[in-house]
Amino acid sequence: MTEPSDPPVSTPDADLPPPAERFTQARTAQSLALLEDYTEMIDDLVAEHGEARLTDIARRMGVTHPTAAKAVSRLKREGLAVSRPYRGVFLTDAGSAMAERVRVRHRVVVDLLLAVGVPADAAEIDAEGIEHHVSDATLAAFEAFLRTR
Amino acid sequence: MTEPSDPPVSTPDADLPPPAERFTQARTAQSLALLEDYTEMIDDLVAEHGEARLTDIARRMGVTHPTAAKAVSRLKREGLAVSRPYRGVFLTDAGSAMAERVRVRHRVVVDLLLAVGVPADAAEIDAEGIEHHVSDATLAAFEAFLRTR
DNA sequence: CCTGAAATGAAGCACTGGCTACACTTTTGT
DNA sequence: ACAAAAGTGTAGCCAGTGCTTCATTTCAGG
Repeated sequence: MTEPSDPPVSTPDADLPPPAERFTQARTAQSLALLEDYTEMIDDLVAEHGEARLTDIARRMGVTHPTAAKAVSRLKREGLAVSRPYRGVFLTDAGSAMAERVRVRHRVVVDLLLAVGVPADAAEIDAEGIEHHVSDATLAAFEAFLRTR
Repeated sequence: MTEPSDPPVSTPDADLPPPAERFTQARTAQSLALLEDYTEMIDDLVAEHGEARLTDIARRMGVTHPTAAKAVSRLKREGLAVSRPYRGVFLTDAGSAMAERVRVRHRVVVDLLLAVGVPADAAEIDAEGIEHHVSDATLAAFEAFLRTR
């Protein structure tokens, strides 16, 4: 190859504080997002049809049924759901609690977006991605803001 | 491979267009998040030190250097960055443009969070995860809100 | 100049979350 | 009642993103 035409003028700079924590935290939040989405989805389906069937879950999540099955396996492993072979999926108490929290948070996020003037369709779509990164402190602030206006 | 004998071009989700689309969209956004973070990080480092060195990138992102190297590979594959062996990493025009967009969006998101009363530390942390899911429409609404308050 | 430390590269492992393909069970319709 | 359709389970593949370990290159100090 050619010559390093651009000699490193890098300032040695030893003490770079790692803002890394933020990224790490965002990554961790992401790993929870899937579980949250599935619990909410299952909760919805049970409310609508009395049970959550794998194909329904898959269709609503926009994935194939084996993918949904894998996710359900993980939910069961984490103690959030139960199911028997060839039977529907149901949430445990822990799963229901998570679903409820997710539902509340989702609504607050959507309302907040609407309150600051985001169009309804964009609010719905964006909220789906945003909600998983909203901490308790931020959620509380959102609720306070919505109350005082 | 499969054969043309089964061309089910028939819209798979004929009558039930479930909310799947927003999940799909959220997943897509997520796949871009890492690229966006790295381009912004590299842009920062180049601005500060004249070049972005792999170890610096890794430290700031909170990952090990091989992980950062893989990410840089992907950036290069996507035409966002360039680098030569044992040399620093630099952004292409496309990469710089992405970094700039990301930077602006990040600041707007943080400002919006602060404006609705989110504590500064939570705003910084949550923005890191949220920003990747803020669409253009939502970003525009945020800017408008910040202007008119 | 020359050697050793630091930086980079390369290879291999693990886990997640997609997918297809195929096997099996349950449900359904005649 | 039984065959077809639908639903579910299982296996295996791929890509992404993290890790450790080890080889190689660069750079800096003696």
